[in-house]
Amino acid sequence: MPEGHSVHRIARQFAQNFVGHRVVVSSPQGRFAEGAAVLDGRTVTDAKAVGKQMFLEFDDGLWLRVHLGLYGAWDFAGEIRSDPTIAASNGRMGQTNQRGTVLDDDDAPIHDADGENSLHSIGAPRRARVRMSEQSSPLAEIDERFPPEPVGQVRVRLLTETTVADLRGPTACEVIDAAGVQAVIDRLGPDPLLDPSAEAGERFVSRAHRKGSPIGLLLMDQQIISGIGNVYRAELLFRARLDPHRTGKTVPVETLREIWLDWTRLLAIGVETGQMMTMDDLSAADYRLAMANRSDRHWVYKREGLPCRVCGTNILLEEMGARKLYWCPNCQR
DNA sequence: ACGGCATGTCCAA
DNA sequence: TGGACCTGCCGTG
Repeated sequence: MPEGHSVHRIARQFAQNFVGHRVVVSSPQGRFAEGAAVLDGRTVTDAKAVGKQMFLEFDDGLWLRVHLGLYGAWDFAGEIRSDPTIAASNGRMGQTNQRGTVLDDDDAPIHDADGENSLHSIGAPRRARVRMSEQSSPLAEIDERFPPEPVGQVRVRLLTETTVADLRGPTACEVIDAAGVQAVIDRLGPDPLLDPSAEAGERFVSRAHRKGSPIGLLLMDQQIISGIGNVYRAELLFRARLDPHRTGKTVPVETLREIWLDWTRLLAIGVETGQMMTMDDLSAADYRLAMANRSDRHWVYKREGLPCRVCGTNILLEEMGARKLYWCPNCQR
């Protein structure tokens, strides 16, 4: 369920732990057997994210393009050097976790990040996979062998001497050349982390301002602006106090510029913390509370029927773009 | 055990 | 515009 921030974090993990390393590439599940054979034994030379797309470059200008879709996830294990620019994170990135040890996304309680069971301590031995279903001896639960057996439907496994990354459930996973990468990027709207310039912002503003469709749809349109998903859409609209039904044309360009700047801010927070914190103007105490508790992190997302945090009006839920849209009919108009 | 649901996207009608 | 698809979690029984 990754929006742009997760994908940038994943790209940084690859930059930190895979770029410059030769990799053994396999497809334990088999559905990427051909691609794996093409990439096997090559060295990873670059890793980058644009919106929700990630690109890994290998020798000879070959690129692996991955889009996680709704369910995709990367699992990292082994020795993992944390990116110095982001909060420590190993384990699963993308999907939420089921083991209580994952640091990336919203369902992960923040205290796990420094908890005794966390997987992230840099370079230290860490607990490998735990099979919850098997009643094996406590010893068997601590499996220090490397690499660990693939668990579940692993589409791609990338293995260095010390680190392994498993990909499951992606909506896209393919080998393309540099021109193919460029073609994908050309179709995407600006990503403020890739290009935070005013020019990039103006590209979003002019594209959106030309459209007769609702701003609630435009923010989800990856050709207009990239990286925003259903959570950030709802929250950005609330933060701008903007009615989701207003068409692009009728939204003042100053408001569109503010949305661009706000997305720049929220994306940076998301990449740093690994969580979709959209209430950033909080006291230190409230902020800590919000980080620890998912339900305290958002203004409107998943709060239908609850009183608006600002005006007390009931938050509404409706379908827009075949997705659930949450908004406050009083604040946003 | 089972069904609904999810932070996404594409395609056929 | 509705369904298909990718996978796993969480509530309900």
